[in-house]
Amino acid sequence: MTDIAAEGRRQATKQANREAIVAAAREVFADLGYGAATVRDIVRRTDLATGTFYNYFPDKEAVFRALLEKSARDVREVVRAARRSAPDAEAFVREGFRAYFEFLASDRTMFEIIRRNAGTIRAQFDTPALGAGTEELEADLRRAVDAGLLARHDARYMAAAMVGAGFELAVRMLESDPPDVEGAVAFATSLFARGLAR
Amino acid sequence: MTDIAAEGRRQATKQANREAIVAAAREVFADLGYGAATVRDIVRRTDLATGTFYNYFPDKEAVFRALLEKSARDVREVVRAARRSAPDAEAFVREGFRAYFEFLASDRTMFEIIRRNAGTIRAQFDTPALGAGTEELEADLRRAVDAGLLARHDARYMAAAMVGAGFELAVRMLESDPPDVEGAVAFATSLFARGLAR
DNA sequence: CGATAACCTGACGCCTGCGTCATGTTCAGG
DNA sequence: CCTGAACATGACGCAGGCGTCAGGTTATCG
Repeated sequence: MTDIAAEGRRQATKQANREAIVAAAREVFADLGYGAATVRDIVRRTDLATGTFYNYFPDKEAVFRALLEKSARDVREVVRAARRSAPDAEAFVREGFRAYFEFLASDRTMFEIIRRNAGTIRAQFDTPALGAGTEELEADLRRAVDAGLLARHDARYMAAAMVGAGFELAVRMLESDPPDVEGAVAFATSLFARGLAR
Repeated sequence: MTDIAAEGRRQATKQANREAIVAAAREVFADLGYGAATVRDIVRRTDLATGTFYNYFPDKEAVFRALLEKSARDVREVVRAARRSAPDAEAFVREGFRAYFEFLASDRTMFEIIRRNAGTIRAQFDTPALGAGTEELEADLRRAVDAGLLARHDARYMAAAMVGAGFELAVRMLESDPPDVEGAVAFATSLFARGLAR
């Protein structure tokens, strides 16, 4: 066989190794932060040899990128889907936040990576990972304003506030066990719909 | 003279050296991030020798701490002062944000340091620098709730949302030149007072 | 089963950072 | 002007990271 299902064992090992490296990298970036992490730190949490790492990725930046791109795609997708089916402005906010909060609650390590490395990601990885679709949010908000669902605020500021508040709320939310997703969603929705006023 | 004003030249050099080190460290932490920065990177932006660094600080962590503590004190002071003289809830929000935004606009390097290293600061420096008085804000909010000025929301979430949104708004604000302090203040005030609703 | 290519391994050479310390320089005080 | 203490200097030894590559191992295929 020279066909596609062949090379079974080989293929399987390759995938397992790649996954082991990525998994180890996730932990390392979450624990030490991207800047302080080394390829050796990653390899050490694996039972592979140093050289093997370089068969899969050229350097730590590449693993980090792979990690970010995967997760960025996931969040954007899930959040956009939630927003798309919202009938009104309040549902738009509520379901968007719910999807986002649930995503973060379901992958704590990724949450830690973002929390720990948000600054670095912004500074050297234009790949929208944290800002994951801040532009999409902005575009959606602009549309909502044009449709008369929201007041005429600067969409840039609206998106910034939602992203910033959302992440910081997630930090608090995840301090409780189990994570207080509903409480956080309710608060965010109320804040953006009506403010904090009495 | 063995008195205090004596030792003039010595004292002056010491202070100048210390300041040169701190200034270089600010740039380095802003440019490279704390994790990736090295003592050598700092020394290189100085015309001092390696050894001299160690006459002033035991390691990079110590300079970073010094930096953070100084700025943390400054922001907290200025923001609290602004809030303290607020007659009502809206002024509380408005003047607090104004003070915060003006502080960040006046020290771009510090802003970059925070932006770049927020995750690291949280992870290894309990010294409240970024979260600079999130607790103070929380306490102030709780008081406002008890006084009937704000709706009965979780003060923890309110503080988180203000800090998170505030920082992210500052990022956008500083993208315009000159920084759009008034626009950002107006937006933040409106958001927290009345929400985004039409 | 044997040949071959794919892949893993870890030691290697190079480089850079770390914190120290012997030596040289400079200023305060007499 | 001289002395001594305070301080600056940069070379040093050690540690560890980087990416590579010669050699060993293993799955695939004829």
